[in-house]
Amino acid sequence: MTTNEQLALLNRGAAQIVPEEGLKEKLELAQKEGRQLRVKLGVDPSSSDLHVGHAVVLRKMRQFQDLGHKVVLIIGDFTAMIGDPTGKSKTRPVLSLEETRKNGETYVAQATKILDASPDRLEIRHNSEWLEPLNFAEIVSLSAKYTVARMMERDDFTNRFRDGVAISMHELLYPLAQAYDSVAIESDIELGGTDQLFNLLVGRDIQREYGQEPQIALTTPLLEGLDGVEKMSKSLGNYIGIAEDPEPMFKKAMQVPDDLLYRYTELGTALDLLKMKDLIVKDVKEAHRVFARELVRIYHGEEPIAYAEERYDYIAKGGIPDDIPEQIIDSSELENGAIWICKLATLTGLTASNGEARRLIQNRGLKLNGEPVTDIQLQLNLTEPIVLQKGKDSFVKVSL
RNA sequence: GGGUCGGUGCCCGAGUGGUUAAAGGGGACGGACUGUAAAUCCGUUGGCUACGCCUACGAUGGUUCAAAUCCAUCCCGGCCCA
Repeated sequence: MTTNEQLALLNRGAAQIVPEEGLKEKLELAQKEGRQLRVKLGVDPSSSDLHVGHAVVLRKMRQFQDLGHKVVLIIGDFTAMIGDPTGKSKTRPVLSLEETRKNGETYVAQATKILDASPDRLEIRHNSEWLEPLNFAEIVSLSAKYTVARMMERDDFTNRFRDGVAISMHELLYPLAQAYDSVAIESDIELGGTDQLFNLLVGRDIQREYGQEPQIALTTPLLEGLDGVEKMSKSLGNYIGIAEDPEPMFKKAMQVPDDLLYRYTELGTALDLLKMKDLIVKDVKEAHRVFARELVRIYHGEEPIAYAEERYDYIAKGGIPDDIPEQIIDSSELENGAIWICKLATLTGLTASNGEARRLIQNRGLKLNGEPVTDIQLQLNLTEPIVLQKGKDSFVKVSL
């Protein structure tokens, strides 16, 4: 593959490449010297489950691997204790080194569904390795290489400062720590979401300060979540996890807002985009199915697709799924051989309180064996297993 | 260290002695509609088998018949001064 072809590939789905020309130079240099480029991705192990949004950048990393380069995955176990201030309107809670370690392991396990895990192509490092041993003098010297004014160029800091929201000193250290990672592993290219551009660029400056050739920054777009508004994130609950089972994955894929279907296809799959564009215009529902099948294929393979789709259709028609979580109720919960419906709903975790269950019934949102419950006082004896349902897709099977 | 302003429910934000479980918005959860999409409309949104009781407006104490609202101390944050 010529460097121009490589460039075209890498450019697809990339948001920004800074500096534009630099990537080509790096690629040519690597080819000429016959060496691998070191492609860095910093991972924030503040949560562990990966979703389709993370997959965007990971897929891009995979492309570099397929071109023969080496991906250096940095588990930010140390930086997670600082907490990336990017896009935050307030200071983040601090995590312990232990928590971040554990999350990091899960991360790697999931990331290698996308990345090539062979040792020649993947290097995994933890940044506590070099950040923890730094002493105060070294931190001072690192901090001296960047100015407050430049740090404050960031929108999030500017906004917080202007709005009078607290900015702790350690947060200013975050970009520096991340930049120092680039120095430590001598990265040629660093990838990240578009929100990471600032951090990636600080890396360039700091590498230069340490006498290294600055890395190229390549950003990928942030994928919006299922709500179509916020970026995909676990804490907002608007995500499709890459480790999710085929059925929920298929279902969520079908729930991607129409407006975002093209974008999900572009960033999350390798499907033909022209065909997809066409299909969206002609038959959006079918387009959703094509996307959903492909997503399941990517993470689970061919085999479970048909079943996932079948189940989806069955439940869409109001069917009760057969793999719903089952709960055993202790007979000590019964009074005079029966239990109050609201109490039962709360006991199973379907509702948070009896009051919520009560309201749910008033709004006709609670079903018993597929039929709406109308009597708030309903008592059940549970001699037979029953299925409780909240709304359209929360089910629980209950028995004694 | 001094001065000053502020901390309200999931979030934002009204409220400055009783009529406040706390306006309004957002979000969330139900329902109607539909394609388990979007938009729209309706309902709900502290707990308790409940026209009542309990818990709640940074924390703790206090004033009062009565406090989110007043006072004291403390904690946290902003701004100004040093």
